[in-house]
Amino acid sequence: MKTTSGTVSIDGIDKTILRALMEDARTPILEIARQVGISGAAIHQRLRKLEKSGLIAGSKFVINPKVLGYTTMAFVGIYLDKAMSNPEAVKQLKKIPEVIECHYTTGNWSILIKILCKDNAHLMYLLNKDIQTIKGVSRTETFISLDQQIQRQINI
Amino acid sequence: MKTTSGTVSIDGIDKTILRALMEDARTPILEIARQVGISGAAIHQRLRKLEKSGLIAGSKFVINPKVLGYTTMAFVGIYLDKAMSNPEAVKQLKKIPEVIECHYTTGNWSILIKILCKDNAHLMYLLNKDIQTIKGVSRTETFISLDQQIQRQINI
DNA sequence: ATTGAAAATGGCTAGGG
DNA sequence: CCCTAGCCATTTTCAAT
Repeated sequence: MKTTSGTVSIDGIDKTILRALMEDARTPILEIARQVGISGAAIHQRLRKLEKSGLIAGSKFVINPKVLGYTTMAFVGIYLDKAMSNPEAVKQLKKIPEVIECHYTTGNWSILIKILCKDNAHLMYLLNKDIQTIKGVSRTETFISLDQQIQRQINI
Repeated sequence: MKTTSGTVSIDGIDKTILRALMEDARTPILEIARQVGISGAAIHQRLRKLEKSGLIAGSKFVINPKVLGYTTMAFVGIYLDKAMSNPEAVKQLKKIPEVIECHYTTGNWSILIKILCKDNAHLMYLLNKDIQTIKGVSRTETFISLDQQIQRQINI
């Protein structure tokens, strides 16, 4: 059965390929081939098609930050002065490596960021010295993630 | 220069290896080897060491949800009744595939989730039919991400 | 789209410094 | 911790269907 979503249509074989590689980017093509019962060359062609379609954005090694001592994750809602442009604030936030996500959001804040730091002292330092000193930032609200209980990608 | 953070110490070569693979999990070992000027076997040994240390949590293909028609991302803060246990709520949230992150947070809410949906109608459906119907969920606050401006991993 | 097989490239291990 | 060398596995291409 083919499913058309957005602009790309993928069938069951494509889904099997994607699921395997979303789990482990280094799954051998030949292993997937055996699993779905077609040749490695066919899997390879399908992968090229999926890459060209833009569905596959890339592949990444996932690093465990805790092993490097980064044990504290937090979300920070940022209020911006009307005078402060969002792009200018984002430009400053990009300079802070601990900021791993930044969203332009509806609701109370102008910006919602996710930050990864070593401990609460580190978090406090980032808030006081790096974030609240950005021109246009009037106030912040911090939510510490005590535990991340779900982490996954879109369901294929 | 060696840097000790947490429990693992990695040097400049390790960093180069990690940076390459965090960018593209399928970067050939031999290419990295050429880049840093040591043999492929040495890179291979270092990779084994890094994997054993737990620093490398895995590798993943990254899917572009927009290509599948998933264009709306939102954060939802969830208030739980005192009677409702967090683990029970998380168990229910895991059943909703659109929920791609779930955090147990300090602050106003008990839980903060990130959800990925096709459009606002889909978002509304999830909120009304799937999330607010979970036993113990008293109220939610939704923040739509109009634009994700930063997405990266920890800086090595 | 899929195949099988060839050709190219890369991964892995052993032995040694 | 690094190297070379050899072997094995995987990726990639291609003509043919």
